Amino acid sequence: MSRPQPQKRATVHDIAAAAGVSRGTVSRVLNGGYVSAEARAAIEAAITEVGYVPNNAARALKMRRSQAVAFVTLEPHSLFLDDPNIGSIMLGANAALSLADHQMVSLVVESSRDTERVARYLSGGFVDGAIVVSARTQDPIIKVISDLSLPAAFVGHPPELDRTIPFVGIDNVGSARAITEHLLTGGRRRIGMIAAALDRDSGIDRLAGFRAALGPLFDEEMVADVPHYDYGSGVKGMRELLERDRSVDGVFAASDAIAAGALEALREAGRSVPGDVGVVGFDDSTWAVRCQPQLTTVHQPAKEIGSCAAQLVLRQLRGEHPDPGGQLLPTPLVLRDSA
Amino acid sequence: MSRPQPQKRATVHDIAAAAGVSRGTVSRVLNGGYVSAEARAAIEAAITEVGYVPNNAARALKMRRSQAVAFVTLEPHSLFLDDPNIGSIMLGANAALSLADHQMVSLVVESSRDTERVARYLSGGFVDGAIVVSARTQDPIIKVISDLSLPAAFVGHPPELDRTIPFVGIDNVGSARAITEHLLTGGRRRIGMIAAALDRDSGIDRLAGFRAALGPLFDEEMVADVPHYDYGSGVKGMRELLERDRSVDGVFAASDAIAAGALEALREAGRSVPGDVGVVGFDDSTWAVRCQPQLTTVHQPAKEIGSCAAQLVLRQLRGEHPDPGGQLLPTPLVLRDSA
DNA sequence: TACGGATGTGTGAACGTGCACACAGTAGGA
DNA sequence: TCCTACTGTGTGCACGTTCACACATCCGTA
Repeated sequence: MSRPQPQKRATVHDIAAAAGVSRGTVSRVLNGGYVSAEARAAIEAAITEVGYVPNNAARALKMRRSQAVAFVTLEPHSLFLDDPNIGSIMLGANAALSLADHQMVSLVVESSRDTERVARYLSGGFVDGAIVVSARTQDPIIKVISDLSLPAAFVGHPPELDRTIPFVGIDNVGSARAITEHLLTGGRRRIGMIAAALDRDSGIDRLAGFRAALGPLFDEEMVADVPHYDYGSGVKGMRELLERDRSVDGVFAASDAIAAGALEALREAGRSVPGDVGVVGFDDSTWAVRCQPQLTTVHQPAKEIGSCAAQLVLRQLRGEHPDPGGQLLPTPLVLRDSA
Repeated sequence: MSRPQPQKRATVHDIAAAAGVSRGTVSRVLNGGYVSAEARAAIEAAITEVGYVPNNAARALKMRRSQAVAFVTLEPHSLFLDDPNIGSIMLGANAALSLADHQMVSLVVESSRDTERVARYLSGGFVDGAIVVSARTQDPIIKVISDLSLPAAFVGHPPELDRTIPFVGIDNVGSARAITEHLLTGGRRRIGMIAAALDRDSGIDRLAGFRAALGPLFDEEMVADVPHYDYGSGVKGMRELLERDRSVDGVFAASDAIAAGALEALREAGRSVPGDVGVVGFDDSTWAVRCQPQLTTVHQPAKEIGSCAAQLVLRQLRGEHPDPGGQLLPTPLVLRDSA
């Protein structure tokens, strides 16, 4: 079976022939240079006439530049379907890249088959750089990027193995600490946490911040450990906390979805919020405002995270070396009704 | 300021030199052909030694094939942040393309600036085809794809202007009719609808199905028209229905999120579900199972939609001409507790 | 011996682009 | 008059790959 030939498209040669000039002159019209007014007019007419569109593949080959940056999502299953922020991060990155006239291409790595193919894609000259979003810190693709020394930026914690790649994220420890302190200043004394995803840095750090805020008041018993950042986990986690200590008067949920689940469990148990129990969440996602009462939570600047990561890549493409330390964006507390 | 040269990477020439053979032989090892065992061994050793990665841009230029397919999301703002299915559709498409060893690259069109850049990208040889997901049926990018005669497939309704491009979707009219009939067989007689997004085909069709199911029972007054498929719209829409007729005993919500909002409004009004009022949704998203009671709804086979769209593109890449009529995937009713 | 097929290898051209270079004409100043 | 600077144009090459073709060797058979 012979593959169908994609239809022949006009090239600079065709334009040159149509306008009665040479390829070089056409190139100068497209890319700037000395061209006479007549030649320019003839060429521009020819371009629209033959419907010319430049061939990116050829340009990328010659220029070693594709004007494209990959947005690589590792473990999309958990990220795309659970994480309320991933969409906003993408849009933020796209907006920033768009302003710099770069194309964002989003790649998804789900299987080992994907890993290999994406690695090939990244190394093949189709993209000039990469933004990597990963749920966990270790992934084979990260080594590939590191080996290729492809200009890159991480969203979230960078992998231990390559500290030379810059990253952008939020201060999970500090934010968790701040929101827990809000519960304390509200007079809560028996405070529990529904901690999720303790196999990820975000989960670990939020727990660490909680512990730091409570200091001597911290009680291991008052931490319910659930696997995911989702609603169901919140219901289960809150029931567990109530079972362990019915005098609980404050709860820090590791995400808004969890907080929403906690509200449901508290309603079941006949507790009022914020009267009997103060509840705070994390993310400032759409969950926060659709709950009854609306959630006091930590705002994640998702759009800014995306655009910041894009800037980190663009800066490297301009030849600058960003300090590898990474960048933590501010996470303002959003005070609503739940605590 | 001079642009930094991306570091020089090994090419087939380097491998040939290292292995003491010619470029042609290297190419044959990579792409198949008669090669002696010694030559093959030497070349494979050389490949790993110099860390060769093939240059996709050069390959795409020569082969006129990039082995990549674009996943274009028009109006990502509403889709990414509102639509619970878009992530699953993407993953479904990615899985199908992955099996055919094609790379899915997701592009996002948000501004007019994006439109132009993505059009260039699509026409530049970086992708062999495109899957287009659009909230609305009209968009400038569609004309571009049509003009380029790029192998493509639409998710949802195809634009009127080009019926030659195949599409995949669900039968919104039939599904809405079926779920409304479920309310009728449950004995409900005063049935309202919270209709959303009446500027899109999906919204229009769901309303049409509702009307068809009710027949003479249909009452214009019992349709609350809300702008979006979201929770807040559901709350508002349900309040409106209750105000118009307190005897309402059944509600078809145009999405699960809306249904969730409706449940909240009914709780406010002291109505029990499904006792006083039966509520059904649409999508079978995560909303459906996190509601109290869990929603009876229409299952959208999002993953299958994605993989089906991918197949439509892949088939064209193989030179087949899929019937342009389009494909509607089955949408089973999921019976839970809300009606 | 001569021939044809199967197996193995090297060479040249082409994909479409951008850039370095060569070249030509004009104008102005030493 | 010659040299330089500026504007404008054409040609050749390179980017890294694949493929068609030419050539070379070996074996079995007419």
